[in-house]
Parts: sequence; structure tokens; C-alpha cells
Amino acid sequence: MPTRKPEPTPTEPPKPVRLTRAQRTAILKALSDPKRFELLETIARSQCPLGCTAAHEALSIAPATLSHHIKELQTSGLIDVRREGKFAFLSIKPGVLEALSTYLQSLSPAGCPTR
Amino acid sequence: MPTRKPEPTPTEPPKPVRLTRAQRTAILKALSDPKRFELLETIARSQCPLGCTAAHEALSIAPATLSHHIKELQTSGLIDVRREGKFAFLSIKPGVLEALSTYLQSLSPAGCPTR
DNA sequence: ACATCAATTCGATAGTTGTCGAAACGTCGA
DNA sequence: TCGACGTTTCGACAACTATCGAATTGATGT
Repeated sequence: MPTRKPEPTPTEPPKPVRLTRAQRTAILKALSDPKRFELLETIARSQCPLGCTAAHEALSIAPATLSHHIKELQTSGLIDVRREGKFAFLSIKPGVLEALSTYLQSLSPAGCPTR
Repeated sequence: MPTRKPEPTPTEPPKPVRLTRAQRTAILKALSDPKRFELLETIARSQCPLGCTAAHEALSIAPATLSHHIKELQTSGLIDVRREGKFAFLSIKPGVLEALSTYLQSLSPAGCPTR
């Protein structure tokens, strides 16, 4: 196969991201820490690639702690970390939160309203 | 104001359950434990009021541990516990998972596809 | 009243983890 | 090459928590 792109994907079909049980629990554990969740919110609210220094200022924690939380979010598959020379940029990995969200919603009670 | 019900609500409009930040973190912490999440799944999949003994058989944990997890899910606002004589019945509190799910989805990146 | 059973509470233990200072690493500019 | 800076790793500590056995509470049936 030479330089032949298999798909041009002009409008980019949003593939639906399937989560395993292990991934689900990993993600939930990653989200369970308040500081970490706040970090994720900060990344989400900013324009996607958030500088690491900006994050350090937004939350008030030591650099070591921030690095730890970043790694935790990364290994759980929630964010992408792009390194550009000295800096690191954080962005939310698309589809993961949606997948979790969908699964959580599927657990909702069909009937049984407080009965 | 005498005995005047403000609303008869014949078809039961599903009120949308607003979550505070504290509630969100409490819920996420409650969901972060695998056994606890499995318990919630078990409650969800069963017909809503799940017997406590059935839960103890589904997961394989000591009664004391199960009781602890039940209390944890209850105080976080995820489930209701109805006591009937000797027994306890667990049911998912309606609206809470939906509210969390909606909030998580609102954090998804608008643009910035891996860029 | 008593025994039985479901569920909870208590106390203890082992494992996990959030936090940070100090040191190390890698990059950039002078 | 050197120093400054952003980030990570290391080591340690404190707090939290999942787990369980034993004891307790509360309800039910005999």
C-alpha cells in the first residue's frame, strides 16, 4: 500500500467509542477526585488545548500534584497530552465522556417511580 | 392556604433534578468503587426494588461490606432504601443519573478534533 | 419468652492515594 | 556552555477507605 489514504472523511463521522468495564471504572475513579474533576472542567471550558501553567494557576496545587493528576486523567483515557518543546497542552479526548454518559443513562429506572 | 394541592400532576412531569457541585463530586466518589458500581448496575438491571439479600448474593462480599456500600450510595443520593420489616429494598433514585449524565456530556469538546 | 434471621454497627487492619518538597530532566535563550 | 524555566520523578507522610469478624439491633415465627 503506497501513499493511499483509505478515507478522505470529509465531514468526519463521529465514531461512537466503546468502553470496556475496566475502562469505565478507571474513568470513574479518575473523575472521583474533586481537584481532578475541576481540572477536567477547566480543560473543557477553555479553548481545547490548555497550557499546563494555566492549569496550575486555575487550581491551586503544587506542580508535582498537578503532574500526578494529569497522568491520572491521561491513563484513564479522558484527555490527550500534546508536548510542544517545554510546554504541555491538555485536551479532552473526544467521545469518551459521551460514551460514559450514555452508559450511565442506560442504568436509569424504566418504571418504578418511588414505588 | 387550606388543603389545596397546587398541582394534580396527572401524567407526572419528570422534573429535571439539579445537582450542586458538592453533589456531583459525592456521586462520582460513590461510583468510583468497582463493587459499588456493580451494585448499582445490579439494582438497575433488576426490577427496581432489589432485596438486600439478593444483592449480597450477586456481589460476593460480607454483609458488613454490603451495608457500608449501600449507605454510601444512599448518602450520595443515588439510591433510595425502603425498609419493610426485616428486609431492605434498594431502588435507583430517578433523575440523578440523568442529571449527572447530562452534565458530563456538557463538558465534551465542541471543536478541536485532536488538533 | 425464646430462637432465628436480616441488617447494621463497631473495631481493627491493610491497602490506596492525594499532597508536597527536593531533586532531576529537557528545552530554550543568552 | 551556562542558567532559567516548565515539567516530571522520587520519597515520604498523612488521610482515607474497602474489607471483614464479632457483637448488636430489630423483627418474625414458634
